Amino acid sequence: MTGLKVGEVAKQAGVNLQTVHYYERRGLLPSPPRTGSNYRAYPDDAVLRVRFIKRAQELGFTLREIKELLSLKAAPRTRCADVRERAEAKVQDVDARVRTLQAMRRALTKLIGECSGKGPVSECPILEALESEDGR
Amino acid sequence: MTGLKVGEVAKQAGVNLQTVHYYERRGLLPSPPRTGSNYRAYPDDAVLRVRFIKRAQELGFTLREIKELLSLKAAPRTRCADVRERAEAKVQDVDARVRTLQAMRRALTKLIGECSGKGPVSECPILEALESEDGR
DNA sequence: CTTGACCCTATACCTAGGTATAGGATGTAG
DNA sequence: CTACATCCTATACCTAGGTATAGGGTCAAG
Repeated sequence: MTGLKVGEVAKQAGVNLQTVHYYERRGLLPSPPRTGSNYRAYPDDAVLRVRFIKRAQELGFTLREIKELLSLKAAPRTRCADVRERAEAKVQDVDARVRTLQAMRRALTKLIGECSGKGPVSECPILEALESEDGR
Repeated sequence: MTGLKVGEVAKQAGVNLQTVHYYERRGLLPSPPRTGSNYRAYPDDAVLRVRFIKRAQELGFTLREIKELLSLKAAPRTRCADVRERAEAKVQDVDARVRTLQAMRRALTKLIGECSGKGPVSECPILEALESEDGR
């Protein structure tokens, strides 16, 4: 029985051991064959698969979305454009999150600009705005 | 026994009833006095307090941070500058999150640019990059 | 005096992505 | 043969911010 043990996969992919099991439970990593003593015997490319997952996460994909990407990858009928579509949707997604954060930033800096920093908190324009201002 | 009932506070503040209780458990809302039948009797400004929490959340503050803001608000020794400091820290925080998202965006658009959209998924440069590329 | 709308507490559940622990089996080095 | 490292499963726990449910008590209208 050759194949990597779970600890080896985890170490080589740079993740926690339980994370490997977790990905298996979530269906992102196929259940590998077992040795006679019920140890998981992973093929070498399991390490690549875990790294794929981690890199896709760095690009903002959720595990659910990564699972879909992996399905696309495995399906012979998938066109490259199908994958590109997911990436484009994720860009839109990221843009929306950036816009939300920038709206927060604008509101914060506006409040900061109204605050001289002098005086007691009872006259703080930031807190006053939070108390009374219209949220939108 | 005058005072608002929890449902009235929730409705006027535009939140779920359980959320009001949750804020009380989390220490963001002081426990109000009770009526003879053990109903919470909130002062009118409880509504303002819940709205304060919701607005601060819209600015990116966590409940933990909002609790601190409320403590600052209540402490007579607090200077307005103390509050401004929190707001400035939050701007830094938001900026860091934006930078993370923009790095994702750059990486995504780079991959999209490498993909012609033609051909089968087996030759997809996006998936290839996720499989083999160095995460940073 | 019953019905429905509220209130109470305690507990469980949800998303998202893990991490930790308990209790047991197996494999390996000395 | 004994340690010790690893493996197995199952379950609980974590952050963050809630939401839902169960099993009661209370209050006002008709």
